[in-house]
Amino acid sequence: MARSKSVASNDPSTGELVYSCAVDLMYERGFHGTSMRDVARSVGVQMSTLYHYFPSKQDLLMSIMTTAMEAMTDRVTEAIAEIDDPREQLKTAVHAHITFHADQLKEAVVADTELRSLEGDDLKSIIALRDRYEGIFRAIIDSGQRAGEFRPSDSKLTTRAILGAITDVGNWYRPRGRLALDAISTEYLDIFMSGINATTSAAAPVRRRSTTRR
Amino acid sequence: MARSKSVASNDPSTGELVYSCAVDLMYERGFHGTSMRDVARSVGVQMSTLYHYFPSKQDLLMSIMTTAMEAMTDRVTEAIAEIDDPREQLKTAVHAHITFHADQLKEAVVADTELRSLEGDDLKSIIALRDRYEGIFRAIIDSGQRAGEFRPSDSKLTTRAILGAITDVGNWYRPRGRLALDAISTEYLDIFMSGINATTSAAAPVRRRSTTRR
DNA sequence: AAGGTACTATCGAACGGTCGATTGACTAAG
DNA sequence: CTTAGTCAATCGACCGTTCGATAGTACCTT
Repeated sequence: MARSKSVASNDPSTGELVYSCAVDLMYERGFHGTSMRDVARSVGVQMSTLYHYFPSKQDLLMSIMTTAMEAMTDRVTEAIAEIDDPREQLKTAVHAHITFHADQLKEAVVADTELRSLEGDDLKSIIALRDRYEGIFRAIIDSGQRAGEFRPSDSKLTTRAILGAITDVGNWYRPRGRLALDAISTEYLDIFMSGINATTSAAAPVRRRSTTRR
Repeated sequence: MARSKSVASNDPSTGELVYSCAVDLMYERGFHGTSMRDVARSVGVQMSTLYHYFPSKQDLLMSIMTTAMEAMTDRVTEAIAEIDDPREQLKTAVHAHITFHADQLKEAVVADTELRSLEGDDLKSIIALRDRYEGIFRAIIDSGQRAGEFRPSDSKLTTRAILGAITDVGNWYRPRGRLALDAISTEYLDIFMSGINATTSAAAPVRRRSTTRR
């Protein structure tokens, strides 16, 4: 009999299973609605095994939120790294945010919604990660306004409006849904860039739609 | 001594106190993070008194969410009742939604975030209220597109983008904050209507900012 | 090669505490 | 004499966490 430890296979370790089962449950029922017994049952181990990998339930949540926030930050940072034009940066960042919320849906939603379940230094730590993340978007808006590509506005408020809308995608997006991911981010970006107003006449402001439609 | 039942005063009844204390606590810690003992302690009564007014914790949450959803629906419905132009309707509806989230912040946030704490028929009932509410906004978008005032788009997605952004206001708005309520809804509406793009030349598309400052 | 030692991963049982909910009795008003 | 409102005490279930035991494995010493 071969060793049960995976040689070339991708069998997740028990620790990874604990993590992913916790993500599943907390996505569905929230942190306080999920008990350690639920997680243990879901993984198929005894409760005490969980504490071999995570010192406490709080720490399990911290691990999930930190991982998700850092992965999200990395994804967006790398996506815009080689881009100079603020309009293209915003387009790319919005797309990266939405696709992250699509293919890491549960982690992302837990990270977005469980801030209030944290206390003390853990809370401060995640707030710092969130502020850093929002800062990426705000910097894009600011540089776009300085360059004259975006109209002047309260950049903090504008950032929140955009982030509020695209984060909400995690509340309704389902993998097998009606809309393709690209269609979603394109539509959102059209709204942010040009609004929903019909052009008053032939004098169209920058309309991106015709070039992105299939 | 006059009757202790308020004659001309506004003393809230115990039942109303239970309701509002529960709203406060669930806003801060969420439904599963709030115990009936917490609520009782906050009101200043024994736990059994709560059950004189609400048959169960679930029912207490249902009462809060139903009341909030219906109040929000009424507020928006009445606000746009006398308006025909879709652009003005959307402007008014967005303003009503945001002001509701400002002055009924806690109820609104509980109603927005505790769907997953409901089960069975209660869940279905609140989902129906939510769908009806979204339907109001979607109808505005649809009629605006038919009238040619809004550009064609996936109206369901457009509705979600707008509602996602303005509902998020409940996540950061604080009564004594930096921004006045009108400034917030005006800025949001500018983004939805015209986007953040700078106008390519002097030919400004519909900018509402300067004219809406009555 | 044999035996010893330490470490990792898991189990089953238990701890004290809190949970949502109920009971029965007491009080004051109508 | 009934009814609405409140209390103190209690129910069984579940909570997060800990403990001690038991395998299996890896490495070290002889």
